[in-house]
Amino acid sequence: MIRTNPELTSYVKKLFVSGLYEIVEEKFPSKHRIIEQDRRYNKVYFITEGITKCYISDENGREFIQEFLGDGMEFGELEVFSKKYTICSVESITPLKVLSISHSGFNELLETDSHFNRLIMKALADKIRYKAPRHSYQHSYPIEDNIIQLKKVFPEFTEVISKRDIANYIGVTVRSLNRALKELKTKTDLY
Amino acid sequence: MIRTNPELTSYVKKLFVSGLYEIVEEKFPSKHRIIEQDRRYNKVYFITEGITKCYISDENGREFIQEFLGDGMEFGELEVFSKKYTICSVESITPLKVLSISHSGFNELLETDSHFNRLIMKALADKIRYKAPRHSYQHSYPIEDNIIQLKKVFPEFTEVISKRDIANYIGVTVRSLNRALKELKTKTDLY
DNA sequence: TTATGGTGGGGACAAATGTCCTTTTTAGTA
DNA sequence: TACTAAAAAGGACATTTGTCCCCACCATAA
Repeated sequence: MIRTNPELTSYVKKLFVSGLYEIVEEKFPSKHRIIEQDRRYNKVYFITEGITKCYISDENGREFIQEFLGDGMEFGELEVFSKKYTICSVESITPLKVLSISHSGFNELLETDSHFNRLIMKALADKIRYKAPRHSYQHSYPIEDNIIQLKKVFPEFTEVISKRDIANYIGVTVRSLNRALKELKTKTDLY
Repeated sequence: MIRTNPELTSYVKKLFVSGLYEIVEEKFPSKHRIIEQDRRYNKVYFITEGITKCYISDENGREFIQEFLGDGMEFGELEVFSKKYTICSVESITPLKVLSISHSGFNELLETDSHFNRLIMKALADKIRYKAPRHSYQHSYPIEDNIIQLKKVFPEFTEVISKRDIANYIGVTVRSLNRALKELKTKTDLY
């Protein structure tokens, strides 16, 4: 549920401490919107500590959470390749530490550092791999099954992430989420 | 709705005719399953003619269509980066022509041809960009709105693609799709 | 202390969608 | 031509989910 990329985080940290590139460390408090949908930015971020939510919001104010990003996950990179507006907002859920690098610095690394190039390529591929089954599962199964799935991969999710965010992640209303949670509890209480 | 990538198709064709790489042209009839979910393959494919559907199927036989792939779209590439099983099946909807290349050949190109590298990177980024709003839209809006959206980008979709595939693409049953289509017609007939 | 706003929880009803089944249409083939 | 299988369309009913409320709890600011 909260995605991570240990290999990437350790490599980018190494690049950072080498001092050879213009990589900057930044900190944000929780609930801070680091990038906002439909804008342009000139930086790519790598999370080194904390959790963010990456979400799309529509004209009616509804949010749909794409992913929860944890250690080693990057954001802002898609806009390097297709020079368009951002499609997601990214907001910190906990206090956050990131390493950031400009588009030009990012491009330079991609061209000169083949290991870095490979790691980014793999990170992109993993984002695709991960999204596909998740959305298909959410479409095909009732809310309850989705919660069971979540509990499997991340048992303490209710403590870290608000109900609203969980609902927006599964793609249902908070009401429906509560209903499903209650159902689940009465079912498990039987045993 | 049917994704394409003209830049990539023209570049891969150029590589093919140059004869410098082990790129092979293959043809398939319609309804042929070119790759199957949960298997291993050793090739990357680029579509040069025709349309395929890329879908996930679950244990109950339900299909969820991820994308319709047209000219220039690649598949089988994700497994180069994370050496795991395929997550999708890909099946031709029309007669199909592809150019295929082995994983090792693909890797070699990525390392030696920086233009190719960039095109693949962008193709991956675009797949992510494209998926995000689509799934969020489908979750948040009723079927009818989804159909209206489809008509906008691809007015003749009902002629090319079967009802079942369209339903599996939107993530609803055929019954619901028909209901929505009928509603839409009676509404537009009023004017 | 008293407001106040955010979050969690849930009742009652409405709307959307799924399930199951039947009929019609179409395309292909013996 | 007639037969068959698959696709398209839709009726009737069940289930799921959403919408619109209200209430309780808790932190915090006035």
